[in-house]
Amino acid sequence: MASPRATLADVAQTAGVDMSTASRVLRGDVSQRVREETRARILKVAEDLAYRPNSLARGLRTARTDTLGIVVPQLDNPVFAAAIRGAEQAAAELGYSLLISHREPGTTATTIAKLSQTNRVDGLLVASLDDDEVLRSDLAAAHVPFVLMNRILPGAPLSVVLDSRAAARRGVEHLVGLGHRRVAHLSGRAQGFNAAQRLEGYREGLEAAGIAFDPVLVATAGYTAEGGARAMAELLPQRPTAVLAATLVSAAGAMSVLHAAGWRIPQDISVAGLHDAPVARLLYPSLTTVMMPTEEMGRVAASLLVRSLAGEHPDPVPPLPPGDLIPRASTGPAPG
Amino acid sequence: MASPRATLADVAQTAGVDMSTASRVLRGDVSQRVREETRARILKVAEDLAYRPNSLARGLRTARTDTLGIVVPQLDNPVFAAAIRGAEQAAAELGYSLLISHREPGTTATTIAKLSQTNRVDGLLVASLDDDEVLRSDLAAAHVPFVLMNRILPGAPLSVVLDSRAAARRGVEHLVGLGHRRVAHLSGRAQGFNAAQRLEGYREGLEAAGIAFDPVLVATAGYTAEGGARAMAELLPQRPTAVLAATLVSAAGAMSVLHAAGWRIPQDISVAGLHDAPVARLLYPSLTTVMMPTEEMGRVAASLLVRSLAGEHPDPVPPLPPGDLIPRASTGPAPG
DNA sequence: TTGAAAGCGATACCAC
DNA sequence: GTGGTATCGCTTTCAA
Repeated sequence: MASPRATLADVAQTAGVDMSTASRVLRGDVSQRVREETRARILKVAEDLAYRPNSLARGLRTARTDTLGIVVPQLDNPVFAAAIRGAEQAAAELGYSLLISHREPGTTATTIAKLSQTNRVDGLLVASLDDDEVLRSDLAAAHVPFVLMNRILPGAPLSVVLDSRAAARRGVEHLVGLGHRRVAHLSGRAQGFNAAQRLEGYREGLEAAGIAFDPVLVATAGYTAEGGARAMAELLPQRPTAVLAATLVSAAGAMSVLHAAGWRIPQDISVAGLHDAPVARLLYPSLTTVMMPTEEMGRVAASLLVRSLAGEHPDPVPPLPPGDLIPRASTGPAPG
Repeated sequence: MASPRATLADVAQTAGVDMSTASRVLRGDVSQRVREETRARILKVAEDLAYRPNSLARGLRTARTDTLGIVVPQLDNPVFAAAIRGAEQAAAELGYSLLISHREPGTTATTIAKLSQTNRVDGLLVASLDDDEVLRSDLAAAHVPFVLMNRILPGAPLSVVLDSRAAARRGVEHLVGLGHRRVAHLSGRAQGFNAAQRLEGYREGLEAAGIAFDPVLVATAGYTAEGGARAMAELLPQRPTAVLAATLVSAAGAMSVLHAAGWRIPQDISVAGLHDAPVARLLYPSLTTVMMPTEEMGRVAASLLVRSLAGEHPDPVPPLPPGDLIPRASTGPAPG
């Protein structure tokens, strides 16, 4: 079945050299000189035998795997999918592979443990929606360096976050610029780091426009369509003319309620969401969004991790600023 | 930094036994008897030292990793995300871990090669949108057993597919049952296996209802919103009263064109799509879909792979039958 | 019931 | 420049 894979010993023997020489050549070791002719012969033989180093043996010997693990709570979430793409790209450029691990809620500790305690990865990129305490204890068991993505954790030195505050503010500015004064906000998880940031950005945006913050225009939607719908329904009596949702999904939930209630978008109410993803254009009407550098987040996190694996102690990176606001059909001038 | 991980030798020494004995106990080897007291002592020490076997060393010795690789073209695609969940679950139950790998178009061969040729995985689950020839040559380089998901490849014995034909037929039956006679179809890739199946199911559904198949009511949409929009625009002059899209995304694209053209859904035209995913409920109006057992596909593929790793030669599995049709707001009685 | 020892396939240090 | 060889941590005969 599986053709007997050629080993380094095979290559060495066929080329008539010692294993150590073959190893030097194939590894591209430049610190030691090898005669050109010998090198060529070894490379040729390796090629002929389709030699591939056994990464287990190499890892056992070198105590490194040149592999980073990335742990995300969900795969079919554009934010994490983008972060993975970015991380993969940066890792590849830095000579690392990326091992993706998808961690069902509850499998929490297990995944981190499996990856880090069994010598499969040199370090971890971690995205998590868990509470601080849970996450902290999970990470305590990680015996490799790690970088958090999309959140902070007091005490954890390395993390890469998006500037949600600035993004929310940008969204509000857009709405205010269209003449809206009664701007509602569908916020994220009550406790979440990003939710708090977005709420703050929302307030800032209002205040910069001289509009007083009014708590009755804020409702907690979480990160589901149902939550968005519930929160929007709750806010209808307040007669907002615009609403900024913390996510695309809660925006979609909100829009379904608005449709059902007979509110026209954007004639009666404008809707904007944070983060951009293909689904924004699938919604009806297509959703105005603020782009977030999620892929960049993955890239930065990966390079931070690689640097710390190299023994550096990188400075904390500031929150990544949001991208452009993409105006689509869901926002328009304030009515009246 | 990383606390010096305890090795088997440490455990053995601390427990005052030989490595081989410790190995037998910790591996749960039942073929050899170990005195109860000794076993307890070893387990206690291992616990105290937080011993974790080094999977590299073990894999090097046993020539197995108890890990399956899964290769998908995209992560933020509900179909593949679900397949991954299913595969992960089945793998776990069978004592295997799952390594997810996301393969950008172009990185094709590389990913399969990396995973399979470097002894990281015992076998591969492969989903691919590549052409037969490309995929075939990529797989030829895989030195491990593999199972294809969501497509067939002539010559590749093990693959798990969904019964797209039956699903399309079910969708058409729903529309016909609502009185529609001019039912259009937005098909997938011109060449694809699934696209052909769905087209066939569409024809079958029509013919079973005594409606003649009319090629002018079929347009190729591919798997993007733009494709769906283009195809729908093309079909508008044919005045269909219902349309079955091959995917959720093409359905969404179609709906945007219908909205723009002023066609009311479902009053003027009904829209249904194949596959079910949360996004179906985010669309406006919410989309009627036929559920597909994508998670089950992952489960079946994983267990098939494990069986073939065990030396079995599992029979080919028939296409997995579709789930229920979920009626939502996008379909209704035929107009007139 | 337990111990001793030979590798798995690579790397890296030290000779020559 | 090239070759020898100990070693990474574990599993697995074979003895005792």
